[in-house]
Amino acid sequence: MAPTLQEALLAWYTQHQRRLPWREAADPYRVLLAEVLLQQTRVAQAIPYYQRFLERFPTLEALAQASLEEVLEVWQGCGYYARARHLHQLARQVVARGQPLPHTASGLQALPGVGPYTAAAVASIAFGQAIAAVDGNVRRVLARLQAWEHPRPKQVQAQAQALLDALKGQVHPGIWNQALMELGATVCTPRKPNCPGCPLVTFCRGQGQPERYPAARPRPQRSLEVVALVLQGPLGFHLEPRQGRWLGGLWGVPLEEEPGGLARLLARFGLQKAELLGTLRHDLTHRRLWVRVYRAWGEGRENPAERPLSRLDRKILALATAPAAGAARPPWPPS
DNA sequence: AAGCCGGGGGT
DNA sequence: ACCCCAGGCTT
Repeated sequence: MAPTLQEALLAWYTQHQRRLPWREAADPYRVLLAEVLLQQTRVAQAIPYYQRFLERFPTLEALAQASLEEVLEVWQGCGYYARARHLHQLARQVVARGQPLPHTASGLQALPGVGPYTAAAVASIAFGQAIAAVDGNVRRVLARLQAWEHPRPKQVQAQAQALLDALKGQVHPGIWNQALMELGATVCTPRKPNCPGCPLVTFCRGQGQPERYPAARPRPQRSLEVVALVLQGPLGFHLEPRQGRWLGGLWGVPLEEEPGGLARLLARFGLQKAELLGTLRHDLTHRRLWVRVYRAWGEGRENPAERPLSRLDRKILALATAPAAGAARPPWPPS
């Protein structure tokens, strides 16, 4: 008898699943950490952060006792720092309550930083709840299976849940969810998917032109000019904690938008002039930053190695630390 | 529903 | 240069 779609995928997953650190243990805290780290982040990038994070904060209790700055110290460079802030809040909430992590998706989703995907992933993988976890991979796999150019979120969620329900408890829901995601990550990739190597090829209505499903969404990218001031003294640099959503909680050098950015920075610190160290480009989500980096001598007592900094600030400080590093005249202007 | 949030790697 | 990644929060 021909295998069902579910049988075909599970057989494939048994053979081809990657060995990933968070698949070694069933500790709910570790599953949660992995899922948060994997939000908008590739597996390969998340792995070293996962290891370092667990070394430093082995349990939810250890995380709750840490300061936010300690948490960001480990998270720096990984991006989307709200994830770290929320995970820290989550740990403090749950520990303060004196309860273990909620065992259901709805309970989990009430926690900070846990949305529909993460809640379903943790509930299914760590607690065995039969709920479909729909991420970008699953969305793409199902869009191709059904030849949906514009899959609607409810449509995808319902389809994913139907596939899981058809298993009728014969398979651990977490295994099924991971199998679907694994297929999307390694075979049913966004571009140049490996259709001949796909266990679901006989079930797929989109294999003829897989890259048509789902249709890509146009993404505008805005260009922004800013000025950074590296204020350097004999004892160190002037760094300040950033507020708000943008790199919030991390430290950085004073930054101002053009036009008039340099004048505002000079006025703020009572300076007459500053030396142009160079320019650099930095890309954020949907934004391209063109940064003019100036240096002036004055008060500064911070050691950048002891503060959590974003990549942007590390690049800026590198211009002051490594003179003539070749980045003195990078591409400009914003075109 | 749309806008916002980092950084990186594959193509 | 472009795409998008085991998304979630705010408006």
